[in-house]
Amino acid sequence: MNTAADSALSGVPADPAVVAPAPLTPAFSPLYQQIKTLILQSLQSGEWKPSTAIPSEMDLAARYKVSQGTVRKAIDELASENLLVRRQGKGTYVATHAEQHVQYRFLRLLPDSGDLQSEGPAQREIVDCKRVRASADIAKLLSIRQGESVLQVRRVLSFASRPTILEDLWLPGTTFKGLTAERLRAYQGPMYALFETEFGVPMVRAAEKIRAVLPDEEQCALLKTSTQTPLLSVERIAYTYNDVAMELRRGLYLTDTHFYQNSLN
Amino acid sequence: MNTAADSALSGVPADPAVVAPAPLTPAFSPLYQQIKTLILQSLQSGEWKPSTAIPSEMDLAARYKVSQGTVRKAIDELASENLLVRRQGKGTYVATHAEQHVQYRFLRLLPDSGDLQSEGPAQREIVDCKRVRASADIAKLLSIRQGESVLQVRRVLSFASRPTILEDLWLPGTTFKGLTAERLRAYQGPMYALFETEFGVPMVRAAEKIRAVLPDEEQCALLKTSTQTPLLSVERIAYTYNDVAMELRRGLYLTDTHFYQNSLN
DNA sequence: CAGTGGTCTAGACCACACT
DNA sequence: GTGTGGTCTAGACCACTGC
Repeated sequence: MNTAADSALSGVPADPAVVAPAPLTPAFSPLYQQIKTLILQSLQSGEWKPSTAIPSEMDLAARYKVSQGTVRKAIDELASENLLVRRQGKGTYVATHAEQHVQYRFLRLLPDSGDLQSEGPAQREIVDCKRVRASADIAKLLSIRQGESVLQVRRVLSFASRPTILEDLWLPGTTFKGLTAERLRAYQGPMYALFETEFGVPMVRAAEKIRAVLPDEEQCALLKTSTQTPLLSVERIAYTYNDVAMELRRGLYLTDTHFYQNSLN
Repeated sequence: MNTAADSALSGVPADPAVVAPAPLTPAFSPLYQQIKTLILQSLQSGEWKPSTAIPSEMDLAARYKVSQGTVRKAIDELASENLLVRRQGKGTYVATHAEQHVQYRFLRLLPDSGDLQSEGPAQREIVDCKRVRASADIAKLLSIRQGESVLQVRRVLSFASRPTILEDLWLPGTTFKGLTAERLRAYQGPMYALFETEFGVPMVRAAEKIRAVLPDEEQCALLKTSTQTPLLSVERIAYTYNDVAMELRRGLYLTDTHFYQNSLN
């Protein structure tokens, strides 16, 4: 699978396209990386869906004609990236946002008490949901073309009846065709679980940019706060498999009774 | 190393200390975990110091009487926790805050340009450095007793001559005996590198709580900003080996030209 | 060239879950 | 019991570094 070959000794000149961009990285890729890519393709193609089990390590080893240890290392990496979940004695499962004990996998906001349970489940209110054309900045962040159709959602999350988060979301219109405010309201559970089960788009990774801001009048009204209360501005881009951006989310977090938690290592 | 034993069938009652705290987790610990603990002890004891190489995998395997694979798995975990750094062909090194390409390992603030180099190195100004008695809240966060001596440091970081970060630090007085403003000013390089080389305290992990706040008059003066400019409030607790808290840091970040970056997965 | 970490294999056995 | 992932071993070979 990794023949270097291509000696320039043969009479016929080698293909320029191959010779020209002298491989600074000699394109060596270990077997388990190649297996990892194959597994990723099966995930992406939908052969194995979220919350279902993938074949056993032995089966995969037979399928790919490698040893169990090599499959194991590939799965280890995918598990450490939270794409797969290993369960001893049962099997290896495709990660999911549904049926997950932690309700909001990408939400780092915690109550001051530190106890997530104490405040109970969040109340969610869909304020708005409409189709618009992507502005230049939003198109750029979603890696689509300006003017393409995007779904724009605005919602408010409340904890213990206290409005705490105001979020605006932008989703590629074609992928999320048929998503309406009604469906969002009807669905119980995390929004990312809905994306996954209804639209086949599992969010796998996200990147956030955080700033401190003061809200405008409209934002104040929705969060029932004042223009003098500083808020966390959290811009998130969420990605599916292969680092394809699938959601842009701009949130405002009230941090008088909650805080954003992060761990560094 | 993991005999379960202790049947209650024998005539003599078993040692109460062993029986009493009925092991809910049967205290099974894989070999590589035990090796990991041994390696950690050598790191903690200073047998292997930051930026030096630890013995080769083969040597460690011989020392602990296990196979190379088992040592490898232990090292793999320590490397993934950033306690060790593997360098192919050279050896495995103890992680360090000095000689590191990224200057500030725990600082997540980036310029809007995204290019760290563009703004050049930060200018650092030590505003204050004095010994005080730990207040109740600071003592609690540092896991020491109220009233114990702590070193309190205040400094300002500027990027491109623009004050951007105001930080207050608290350090356990006994561990950091002899640390003065002069030494802080004299030292070139990250503060955590100084802690590591001069006081033998390598910071290994940190946890942050982030909020949005408005600064008071004094803070405004130091950051040359207004009381109407919202700031990120970042409370960080930094830990050495074995999750021992060694520093409390409260920072105020200006986010008009910079943002706090976080990635979720 | 020798020494180090990195990959790959094959086989044995253990811990866990389900039936 | 059977099947799954988890651990451990031993040995071979590859890729990288520096002498």
